[in-house]
Amino acid sequence: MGKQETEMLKGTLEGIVLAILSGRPAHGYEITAWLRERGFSDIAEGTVYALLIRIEQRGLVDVEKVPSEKGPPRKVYSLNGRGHTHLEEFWRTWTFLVERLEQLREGESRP
Amino acid sequence: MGKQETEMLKGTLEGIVLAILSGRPAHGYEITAWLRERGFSDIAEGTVYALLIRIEQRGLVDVEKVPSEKGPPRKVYSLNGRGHTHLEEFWRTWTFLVERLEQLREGESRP
DNA sequence: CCGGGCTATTCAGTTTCACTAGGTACCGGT
DNA sequence: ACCGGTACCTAGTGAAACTGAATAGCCCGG
Repeated sequence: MGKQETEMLKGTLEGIVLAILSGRPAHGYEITAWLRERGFSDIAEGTVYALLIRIEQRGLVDVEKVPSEKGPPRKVYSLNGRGHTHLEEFWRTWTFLVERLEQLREGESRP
Repeated sequence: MGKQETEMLKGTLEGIVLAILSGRPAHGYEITAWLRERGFSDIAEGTVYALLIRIEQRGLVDVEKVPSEKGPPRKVYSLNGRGHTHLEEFWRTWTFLVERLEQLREGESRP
């Protein structure tokens, strides 16, 4: 992945994962696979797990350990109330950024 | 500023500054003021100067020292060829991100 | 005439986040 | 018995932005 994209993901990846979890609960491996399918082709697995631990510690998600039929037990994450609030805040910030950038892209360079 | 915005700016702020400079040359203080006017209300001055030094070292901008009528001499930055290429690359990466996020925002909660 | 206020730049130290590059563990099929 | 797929975790690295200063030139008011 380009270094540029890597840097641009900072702060955004968290929002992306929260958005995924707002749709339905999911476990780490599943989220990683989902991201890969949608074009975030080489986000490292370690990155996703680290992020999940972070948002768990901040109390944005609830966790349930579910035995898996293949492999070790899954940690299934689901967005809780605080998480939803945080996600809304994320979208507001994101929208703000997109609007500013859109303005810049179009008309700028006023004297 | 929200911590969220701070993190989201990583990688983006550089593109923003390059986009500003693609319109016209500018010096650090001017860029900071411009950002503040446009709603990036409390980006630290130090951040902008550090960024300018970074893109100068990467050879994305040319620098000219211009005596100021008030205060110390200004370092006026202008985008060069490499800078323009880098900016185009930035817009491509940005567009990719925006499209992915837009999909996420709409198509929530697919089974 | 000198101190405060504006212009303008620089720097040291900290934090956050994603990446690299592994390792652990459990299961089924060959 | 081993390999490949599922599933999770960790230690160390690097990039970028922040905090909170310091430095420095110029002009104006008291």
